[in-house]
Amino acid sequence: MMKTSSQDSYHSLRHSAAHLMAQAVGDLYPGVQYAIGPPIEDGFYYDFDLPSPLKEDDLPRIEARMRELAALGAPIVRREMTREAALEECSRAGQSYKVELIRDLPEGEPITFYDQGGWSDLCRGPHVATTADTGHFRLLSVAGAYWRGSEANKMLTRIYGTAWNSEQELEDYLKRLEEAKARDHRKIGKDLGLFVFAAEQIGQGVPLFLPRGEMLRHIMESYVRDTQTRYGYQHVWTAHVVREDLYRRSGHYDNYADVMYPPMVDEDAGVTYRLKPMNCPSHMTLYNESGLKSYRDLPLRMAEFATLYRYEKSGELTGLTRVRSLTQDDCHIFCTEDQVEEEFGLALQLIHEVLGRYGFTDYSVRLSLRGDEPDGKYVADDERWTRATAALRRALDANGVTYHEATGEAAFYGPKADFQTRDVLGREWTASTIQVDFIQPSRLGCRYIAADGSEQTPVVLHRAVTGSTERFLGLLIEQYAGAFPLWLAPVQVMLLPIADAQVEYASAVGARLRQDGLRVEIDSRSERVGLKIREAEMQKIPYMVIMGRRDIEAGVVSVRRRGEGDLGAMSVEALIARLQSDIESGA
RNA sequence: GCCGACGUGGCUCAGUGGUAGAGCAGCUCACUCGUAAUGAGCAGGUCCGCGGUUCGAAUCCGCGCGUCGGCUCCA
Repeated sequence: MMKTSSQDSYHSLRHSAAHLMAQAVGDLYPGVQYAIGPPIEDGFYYDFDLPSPLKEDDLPRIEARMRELAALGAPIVRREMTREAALEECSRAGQSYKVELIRDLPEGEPITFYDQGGWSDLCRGPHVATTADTGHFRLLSVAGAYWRGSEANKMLTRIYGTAWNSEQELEDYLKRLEEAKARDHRKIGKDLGLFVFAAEQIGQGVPLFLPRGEMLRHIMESYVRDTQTRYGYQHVWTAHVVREDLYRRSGHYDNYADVMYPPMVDEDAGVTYRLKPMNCPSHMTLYNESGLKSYRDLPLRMAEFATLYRYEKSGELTGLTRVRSLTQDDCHIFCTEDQVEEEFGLALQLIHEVLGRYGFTDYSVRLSLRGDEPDGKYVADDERWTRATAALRRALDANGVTYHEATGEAAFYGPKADFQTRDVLGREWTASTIQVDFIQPSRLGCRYIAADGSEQTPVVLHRAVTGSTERFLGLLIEQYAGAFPLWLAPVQVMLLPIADAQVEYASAVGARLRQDGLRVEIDSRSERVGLKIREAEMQKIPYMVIMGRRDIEAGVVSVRRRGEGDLGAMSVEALIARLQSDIESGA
């Protein structure tokens, strides 16, 4: 969830709605401890430490109490206090989370409370004038949330709600949520027969792709592959199992072990293997084992469409956007330190080209930096981290990229520039990424001979264009609501003979279209054409080609475009020209 | 993994203690049809699994598995 900015016109409204909810919860659950309750995009939440568990069934009761409190119209009054008095007040009330918050407020910052009808809360504000001004709200869900977002802390009870200026706005929002569900790639994937999950037979988070889903993967991967080849990339292939010792040397074992599938032990040979969670060590091994490199070999761009296996925690899995088997369009660019900027620029250009082709414009760039998390999350090597971070910043600035920074989001081996986009439910995901790594190449002994004859360690840029085929496909399905442009559509044309007598003619037309590489199917069932059209429309097939007795006599076909309707009759050659023009333009 | 919700035929869902239902899909038959559902008939379910309460459980309780919404984590 994204926080709203304070300029947001709904900020006070939603913040006050959160307070109103907290007051209601306090009335209904004596002994509750309050944590935090901010406004968020489209709504608000509040975290509570409750003496007894709360269920979703309790929400109507809380909402009813909120309405009673709102009806009282108590004024919401700001009250400034000294640190000591504030601590005293919260301690006396047994509000230990508030005490902790006050202790952490910077010296000199005013400490304010907001009072409403005998209830009060530590808060920076601002708020609406009275509890009657909290708008039109609805409580939505109960969730667990760790105090201060840390797994090490106690899990609190979070209640999410939404609040708007009018009943109409509220209804529109709830309707938007419903519509988003209809675009959900998990639903569309099922309806269009793209992929299935068989958690109990295959495993959680491991999708299986049906012919139409596989065709989409194939088209996506071919497209990126061809583009990469044009950009001077070379493609390699490395296997799915790797000796565990390689991951000890690369740093994965110490910094990434909890995301790796458990080890596979070959007792006889005394060797332990792991499923590959990342390609970097394999690619660096390939770099090392394919002959001593000269500075003249750099930059060396080693790309692979590789399926990786990551044992993500069960609760983190969602559809195709977060899976345990993912196919990265990965590349490792081995280069010298002063090639970083230019290589970064080239990767950026490639990413822009590809995202543009997919009509993907709604993304932001996040500079993901190391945080001050305790040991285990990042390889400890301050000097190399500093150099990598400086190099990445320079590259971003030199290429004129607008970005925002986020600490604690780096990879364990280096900082990243992540291209963030959102799914239909507003969740943020990383698609493209460019990462700067000064650490792994050194740990795995990668080297090249420089112009002066000295031995040097290359820098490695890790980058992915679409990120992973699975996640990107999930995002694409939602972006297009399953109605893919012609070049991507797994079935481009559905041929619809009106009666059995036209099946043969349809087969001939199909053969002609396939000659030009078009993906065609024939619906030769003895059904009415209305039914066939309906089903092809629901399957989001871009073109339907209808053939009846009159078409055969005239030597033409009748063409219908998905979502547009009848385009009239034309020759097969004219149809092909039209299809090719659509494919060309990306329509 | 944690908090909450949910789990009924291929799909969408109804059924809250008394012998399992609907629509769609499937199968059979008839119709050979001109731009978003032709009609009739038939068949199909260990009600997620295991245990418990009860004369009796899809329904109540416990445990497990899975899905969904969050948290944490992430391509």
